[in-house]
Amino acid sequence: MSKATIYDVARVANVSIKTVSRVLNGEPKASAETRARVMEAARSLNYTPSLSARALSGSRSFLIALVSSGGVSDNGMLYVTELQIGAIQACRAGGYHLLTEYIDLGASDFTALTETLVSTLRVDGVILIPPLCDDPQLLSLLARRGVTCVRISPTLDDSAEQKWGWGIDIDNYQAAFQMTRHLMDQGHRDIGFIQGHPKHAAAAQREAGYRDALFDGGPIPERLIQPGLFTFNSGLPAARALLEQKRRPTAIFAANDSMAMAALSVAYKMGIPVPGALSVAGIDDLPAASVVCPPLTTVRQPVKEMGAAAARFIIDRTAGQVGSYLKKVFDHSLVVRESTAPPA
Amino acid sequence: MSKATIYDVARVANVSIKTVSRVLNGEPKASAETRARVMEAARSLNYTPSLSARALSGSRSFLIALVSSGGVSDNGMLYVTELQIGAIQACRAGGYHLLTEYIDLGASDFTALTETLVSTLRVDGVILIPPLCDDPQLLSLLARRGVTCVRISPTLDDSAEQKWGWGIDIDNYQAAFQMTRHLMDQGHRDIGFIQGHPKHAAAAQREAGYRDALFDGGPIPERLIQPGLFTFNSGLPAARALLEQKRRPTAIFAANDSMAMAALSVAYKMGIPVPGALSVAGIDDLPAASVVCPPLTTVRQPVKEMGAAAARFIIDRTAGQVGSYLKKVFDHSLVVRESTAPPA
DNA sequence: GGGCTGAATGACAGCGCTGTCCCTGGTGCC
DNA sequence: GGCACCAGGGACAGCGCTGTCATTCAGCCC
Repeated sequence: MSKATIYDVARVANVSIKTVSRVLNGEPKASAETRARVMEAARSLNYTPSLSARALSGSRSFLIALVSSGGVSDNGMLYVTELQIGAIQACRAGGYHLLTEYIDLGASDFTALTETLVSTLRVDGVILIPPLCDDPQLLSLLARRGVTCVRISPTLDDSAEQKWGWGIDIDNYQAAFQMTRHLMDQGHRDIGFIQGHPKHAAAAQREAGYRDALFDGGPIPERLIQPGLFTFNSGLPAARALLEQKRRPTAIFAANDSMAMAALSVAYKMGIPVPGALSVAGIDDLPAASVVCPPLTTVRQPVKEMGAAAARFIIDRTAGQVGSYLKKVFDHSLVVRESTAPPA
Repeated sequence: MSKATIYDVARVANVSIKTVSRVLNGEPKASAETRARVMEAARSLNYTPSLSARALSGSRSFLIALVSSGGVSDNGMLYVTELQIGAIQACRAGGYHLLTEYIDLGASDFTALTETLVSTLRVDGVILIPPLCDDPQLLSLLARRGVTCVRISPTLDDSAEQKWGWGIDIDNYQAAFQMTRHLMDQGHRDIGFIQGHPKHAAAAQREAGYRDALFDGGPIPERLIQPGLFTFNSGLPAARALLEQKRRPTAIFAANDSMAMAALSVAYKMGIPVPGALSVAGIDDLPAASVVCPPLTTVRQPVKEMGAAAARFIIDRTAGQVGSYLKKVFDHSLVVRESTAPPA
């Protein structure tokens, strides 16, 4: 009981270890009868194959690494935990396991990271989240070593000469478009926008959605658009710039929740009631979004599902089924809470 | 370059693979000169040992598992990410890696989890967070299999006949005591308290700290104490019960931040200005705590350090240095923000 | 009936390390 | 000089699996 090996199973089932291996790996050559006998033996012995041994002798390691680079306090990366849970569940279903690696962006030694991932761990794939998923240096190192990468919410596009790997995202343009329309449906026309980080593709896409919904290609009052960096702190001055205008907007749409919360905070300090005199909306549906006052209207991404899909990509690919898509786009959904209402 | 093995290093350094192994593992028998030669060879080849091979032949797996059981949305487990980062950093320093496993509390099959951890992964240790770290069934399964466990913020105490493993915590009593005193120093006397989950030791300790600070063993106006479960939702009715009293408290101290935020939310809805007419304080310093309006006064735990300590416990123990302590208590710190102020 | 095909299974050689045991040559000591 | 002793280093056998190739035995065709 303490440590059943494949030998034990083989003995009990009265077959060779190779046959046990075949049955357990679902390989074709095994009669139904043998299969049943082996399964039963494995079950009765409470047998679980050793990952190390499998990895050492086979070509798969059954390991997927999730590489993150920032603490909870950093730029809206609050969803890693959810992403992780989705990935773990997908891993479990496929007999895989999730490793979490962390890299400090400051003193980042991508070569060492890559070497660890490839040589030491021999992972079957890597899940990358922003901003790591857009670092050309890391990406090309991994690509050179033949590592399967899945990028969450990627910015860099694949080009003819360079494929960065699979991408997983939502339709940021549509999300922003719909949120803007939601505000317009409530009667808002003066809708301020706080931009996201200029280096992140999602930022540009969200801004485009906002612009198209509101101005439909027409002339743009630039006073309505303020720069931000996706962080709470960057949202503060942006919101202030918006709210201190003589004719201030009746709504603020921030490119993500962190900055929307900053807007809420500024409004609170300035004594502007939300949603009475100002509506505020964001994107992401952070855990905190439902807890602030008033609860924030936002766009939810199916983060858990995205994490699961990322892991599944890698598992399927390693198992030989090469997916054809280069990017998978998930559905988002508008979450209307109390921070938006028709203008007074 | 693609895959340097120990044989390559041995060839380049002109020694046997065993000597390479010795040098790389810091074993004693190796002259300084040989050591240098091997190191240089390893460096020049960009060599990293294979984890699987090491695990298969040796007694360590260099793997630590962090087992979690709830999503971000659940009971204040928002700090897993920080904990994880600390653990990962400690792992890296020791050549270890962090695996994250997830178990659904509903359909929990602890036997399968244990088998995976022990047989498949052969992890060197497990880090358990609430509520898993207090499940006697899981703990005894792991103990029976000889797994080193470190429990974060544990409730169950070790007894003579049963040792559950190491514990890591802060001094919850002191934290609550100090926070209560902070409120009293500001002039509050009518301080309401929202209790934590009755099954969690920290809840009782925090309440004791509050009671001793405020009443010093004297008679207790029970109307000031309302039940809660550490969740945002459970804090809502508790805060309401406190604030609807004819003579309502001038301050609310919740046993954690999630419930403190619920109090903030209720006060907001009832039109009670914070901190003007009501002070609110919590414990945990969740990421959201600094983002709500007004920013929450709370107690910070050194979560990252706690995670690092947990990993280090396991690494040291596996390396042979058995620590003597059964519980390590970390320092906390009062974080005074804007939600507390002297009563009007 | 002989040879052929193919499904079912086994033998065997590693994968890249670590643990154990053994060999070597220099040192100190009586 | 002889001997014990020890630091420094090598040989070798696995660890528990998977890949490759060989073997066996039915069934089948001409």
